[in-house]
Amino acid sequence: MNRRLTQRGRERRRQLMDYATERFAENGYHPTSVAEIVTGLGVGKGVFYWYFQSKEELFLEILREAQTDLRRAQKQAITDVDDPVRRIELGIRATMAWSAEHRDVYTLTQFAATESRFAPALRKGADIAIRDTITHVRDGIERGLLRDIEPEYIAQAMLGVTGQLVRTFLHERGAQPTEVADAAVAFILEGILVGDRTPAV
Amino acid sequence: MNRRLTQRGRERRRQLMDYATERFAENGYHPTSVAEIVTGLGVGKGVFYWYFQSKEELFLEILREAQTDLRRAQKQAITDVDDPVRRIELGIRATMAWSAEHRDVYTLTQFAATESRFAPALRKGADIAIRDTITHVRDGIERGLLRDIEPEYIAQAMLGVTGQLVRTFLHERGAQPTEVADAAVAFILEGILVGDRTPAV
DNA sequence: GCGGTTGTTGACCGCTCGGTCAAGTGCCCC
DNA sequence: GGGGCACTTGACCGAGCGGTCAACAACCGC
Repeated sequence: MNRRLTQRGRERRRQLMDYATERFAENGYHPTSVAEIVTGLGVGKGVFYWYFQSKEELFLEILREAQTDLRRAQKQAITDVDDPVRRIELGIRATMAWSAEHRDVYTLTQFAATESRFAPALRKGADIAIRDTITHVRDGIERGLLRDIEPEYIAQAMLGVTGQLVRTFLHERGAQPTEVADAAVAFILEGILVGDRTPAV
Repeated sequence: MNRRLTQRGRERRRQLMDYATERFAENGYHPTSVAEIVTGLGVGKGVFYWYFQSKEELFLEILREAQTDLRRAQKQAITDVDDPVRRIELGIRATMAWSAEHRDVYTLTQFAATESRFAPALRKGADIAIRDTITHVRDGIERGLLRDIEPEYIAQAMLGVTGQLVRTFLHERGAQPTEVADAAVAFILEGILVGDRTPAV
């Protein structure tokens, strides 16, 4: 669907994506009908199909946009930082901040992961994020900053912690992103066992 | 739906739940029709509605059963163990083992979390699991075994790690539960930073 | 102010969905 | 062996779905 859009057209398209995101997140993808979206916006059904080939395509478009945007935020957060541990930390903080701002979209990615029709679209983005993280972890291990554990385990575990804390504390309870990020970083870096560390070097 | 069931009836009900679980996990809850379930089993549609009031009730029943079963497994794993750290570890291992055996059901709980109609049903079970874990964590802190961090952060973070590793390594790649559990436990207890610990006491 | 493109309308279509039910079958207990 | 309950059948229903389209409105560049 590559239509030439005027300013007005681009605005309408945005409006459709934003409202659909909200409805999908609130009510679920399948239970939300195209009719519900267009009547909620007070427009005819044809408008929807002027901008999107299908309901499914709209959903994929929302996913795509979300992934690019998050990745952009993460990249921006770690430019000019050399220390891999610090890069990991900043990546987590950026993710937290972004997730706090895009609650609905985040919910949709969770749903997408559970439906085989949408999962592949997510995978590509997630794989990239994981690969990035693995690079930092590997770097950290080589520099003797991180324990020598299979980097992918670490990367996935960090993703899991971040995601869970986002869901529970940011979205369900509306906690402060910085606060939650502090907790995530502390947990990830230090674990839960007591005992002072004797830093290497 | 509390019907008096004969042996035959109980078997049929099981069959319906098992097959539905498989289809829901494979194809998604909404895209799987009741017609698909009954024809897949080679029975008439009335059979379905003899055992379940609705498609939704069947789904909730699957969820309910899963939660009770997982909780049973967890409880059984930690009986007669006093050390809270060890209890946490065994709980994680039990979850891993259970999740490896119930791949499909696990997928469904993930979906249920994304739909507001089903989320409440999950919450009850999840809250109990969290509360249990918090108890162990608090115990561990009091005994000076664990760092003094807000217990709920810790509990949720552990849940996140476990869930993510289950999804990626157990379900997507078919890794060994014990191996994945080892990684999870190591990560959770020690974090990722290098440096020997000076154990308390 | 005209021509063409972009944007919009909403009745309509075919289809599938979840769910019902009157009729029948098999099985168990007395 | 028969009465009654557990179980099964599948045609059928109304509703709502995603998607189409002919007709029309608004806007823009010339």
